[in-house]
Amino acid sequence: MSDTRETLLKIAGKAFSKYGFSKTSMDDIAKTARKAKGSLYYHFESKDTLFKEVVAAELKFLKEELTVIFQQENTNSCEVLRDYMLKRMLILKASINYQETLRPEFYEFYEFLNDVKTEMDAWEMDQIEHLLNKGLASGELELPGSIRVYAEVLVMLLKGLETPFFLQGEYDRLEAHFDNLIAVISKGISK
Amino acid sequence: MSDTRETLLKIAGKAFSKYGFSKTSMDDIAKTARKAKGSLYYHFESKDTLFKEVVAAELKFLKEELTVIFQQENTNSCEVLRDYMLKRMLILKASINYQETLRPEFYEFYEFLNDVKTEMDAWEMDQIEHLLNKGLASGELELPGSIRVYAEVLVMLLKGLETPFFLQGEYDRLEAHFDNLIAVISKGISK
DNA sequence: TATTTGACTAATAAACTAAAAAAGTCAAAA
DNA sequence: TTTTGACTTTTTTAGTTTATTAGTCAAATA
Repeated sequence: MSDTRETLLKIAGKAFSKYGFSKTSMDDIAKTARKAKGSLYYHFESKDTLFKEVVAAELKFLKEELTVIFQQENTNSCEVLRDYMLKRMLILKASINYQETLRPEFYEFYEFLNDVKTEMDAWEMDQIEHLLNKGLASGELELPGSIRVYAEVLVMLLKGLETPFFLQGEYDRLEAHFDNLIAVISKGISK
Repeated sequence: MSDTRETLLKIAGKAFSKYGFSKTSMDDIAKTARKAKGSLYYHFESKDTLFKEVVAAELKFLKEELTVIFQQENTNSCEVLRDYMLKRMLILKASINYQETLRPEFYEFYEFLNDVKTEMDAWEMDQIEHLLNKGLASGELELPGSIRVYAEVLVMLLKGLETPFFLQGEYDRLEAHFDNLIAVISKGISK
């Protein structure tokens, strides 16, 4: 990936997170990057795909950070799960453009984001499924029924908290209690 | 409460749920009720408050149904919690006007709904808090930290699922996993 | 060849206007 | 006490113009 493209992506990300998707014009981005607008279109197909890539980059960063967590060895599954949940919330807290996609107006108008989100969900579920299986194998966990479904449920739970945490600004108030919530879930899946 | 008022409320509720708030005119409602528009204004202050009362009625019904659940005696807390969560989602699935208030345009323009919602939230949290305390007292449950916060988080979680369930039409797909979510939570809070 | 440019067109949004529809009022009537 | 419908006021809608923005492309540059 070219350096310019990388730069444009960063500048676009900053602009979008500052002014929001619709209030950010391609001209704004080009001007900030000291490039002509045509260059933007040389590197990116459209404003939509540019935004999509910005969000994808935020999720890629999230993925990288979470990968580190999931790769912890000699750590029991519940601790990994705890670290995962905390890290996930912490990073999404800073992922302003991802947060904008949580707004209901994005459901209606920008379904082009669905595949990015769907892929992330699938990845998370895979990771969690693997983690749960490890926990089962080591005898640490006990889960009746489909492991996949538990992975799905956990992702569903975290996504369910995204709106109140990020859009309704309850993050700071509830952060302190998040540990307790995680404790409940840990216990819920433990032997 | 007068009979007419009651009738108007019902007719308004049907009209709003069929055409949505903005596409339903007071004339429509009056005509369906075979009354003059002035009568509507005799019974209701404004279109806004009429809609508010319609939503309030849906939430009142929800409250009544949930009260039955919470009043179950000789039933352990986890079962009550399970019944509560399922019933809540089932009733809201049919509460079309409440669902409309989840749309973003309602956040911006009709904050007059906040007190109705806030009151419902507080009521739910009180009920859950009470339920959890009962479970603690009977030795059935075990929860470190603030009980109130658990109640808050549960309500928050359920509210967080409202958008995907109702606005994104994921209800049918996610319904199947809802039981598992409840199972994890139940076990997580049990002794 | 890969990238950049900026004038260009096409599409969208914003700013107005007039007309229509809807909200809300009220004196008289039931 | 409740209802009525003509009435006034406010808000939407539809149509038009203007301005902004998205997106294109032939030519220039490195």
